[in-house]
Amino acid sequence: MIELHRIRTDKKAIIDGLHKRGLSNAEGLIQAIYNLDIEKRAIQLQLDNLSATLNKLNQEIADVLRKKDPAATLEAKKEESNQLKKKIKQLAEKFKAHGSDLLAQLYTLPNLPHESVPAGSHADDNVIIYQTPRMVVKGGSAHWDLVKKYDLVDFELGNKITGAGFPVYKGKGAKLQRALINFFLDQALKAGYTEIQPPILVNEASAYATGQLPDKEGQMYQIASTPFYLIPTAEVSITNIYRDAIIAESALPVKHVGYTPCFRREAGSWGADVRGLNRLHQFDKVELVQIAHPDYSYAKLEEMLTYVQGLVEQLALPYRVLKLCDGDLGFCAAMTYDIEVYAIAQDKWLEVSSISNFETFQSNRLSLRYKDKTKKTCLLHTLNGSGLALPRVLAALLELNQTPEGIHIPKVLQPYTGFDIID
RNA sequence: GGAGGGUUGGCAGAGUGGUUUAAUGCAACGGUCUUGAAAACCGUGGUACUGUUAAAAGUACCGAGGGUUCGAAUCCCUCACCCUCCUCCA
Repeated sequence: MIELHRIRTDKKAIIDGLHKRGLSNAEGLIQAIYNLDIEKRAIQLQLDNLSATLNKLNQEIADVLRKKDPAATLEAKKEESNQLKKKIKQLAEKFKAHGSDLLAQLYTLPNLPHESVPAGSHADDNVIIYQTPRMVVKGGSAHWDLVKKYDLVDFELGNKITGAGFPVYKGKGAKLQRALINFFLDQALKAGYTEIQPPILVNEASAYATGQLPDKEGQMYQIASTPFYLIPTAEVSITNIYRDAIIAESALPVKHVGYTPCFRREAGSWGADVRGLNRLHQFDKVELVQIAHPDYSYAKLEEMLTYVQGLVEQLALPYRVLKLCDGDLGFCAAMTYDIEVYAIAQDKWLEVSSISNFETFQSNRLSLRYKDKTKKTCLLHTLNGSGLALPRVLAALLELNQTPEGIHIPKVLQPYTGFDIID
């Protein structure tokens, strides 16, 4: 959520930032919030003054009673208090309405892009900042054929048990995926991340705090019996550990890694992109979360990017790094790098990681702060990145490493799989 | 699922209708003393909002939301969470 004081003090910069993201009506939206804020403060001033008067009046009543004065003035004061209370109640309702209105409007605004984010309105405008030098030549069977041939993933079974997009991993397919999870977790531990196993259902407050609500309500699965949501990413649960928290500066940066299943309705997705493991309703992901001091959060973003590149390189997958343009940024992000691996048989780039700095966008909703040297409480920066999303890595690995004899397992995974070939 | 007890500042813990602007203790921070430290003593106290050049000052917050009352941490209702016992269970 954009900080209100920035709208008060630097309206133009906010409007410009939103324009970059393609919000053509930014000016109207911001002006409405600006006006609402002024009105709200005027109401608060009145309200506070009336409350102060009421408090004094009640004290006077107490004094009258204590002195056991003839209570001639008592009823009059009570009546006055009642009148005042009526006024306060009306005003308080107006104040509350303004507050929730203001919040609702602020909630709908996406984050502002960092100044270094490339201009653009479509995914085509994203900038490729790195690509594996020696490009493999496309060819071979697509992974959806390979998993059938070697009985690694069964989509039909998933259809039967749940529905489309909920595959069943079997035998060496299941073992390979588990090997990847453990490999990713171990690598993260080595890089100084602390492992978390969070709940995969979250309440409404959590979903608001990290920005899934109200923006992506339709993309999450809801529980019918309870107002809970299945997490679309571990980021939601892990970041919410720090909701309503003040962290000591000495404890920064906070670095967490967590493995969870992720659930996405993917409403509106269709076509060839959803084939096989490319896009699922349930998938596994190892997620990295960092909470960093504002002064060096961008250094942490680069650190995370380098770290995730290291993972893909150890798996010997061809990949590229994109810096997302203004128009393709996620709702909460100020800057995002995507890492895409090349699926050789499909001849497609598959996004396996998205690494973002949210700056204060989430911490403002979370109320996640630290105390600076002058003891002032300030918002922290939150970051996250996938490290990595499992099914697409699996798909790319299978397609890349297929041979007539079988599918070879990358060296770094063999200690985890216990086998070096799927045949 | 059933019954009972609870939720107060960083922590512990008093407080059952009006000097509670929440006692007291611990921890913390600042100071005095000291060569330095400890101890002792003195002082400061959270969060958010409004307000101001800066202050001052004001308002709200005792799990959340509502209600009763001139006045609620305190009484009533709803909900969440925690503890104990019973039941069930990986």
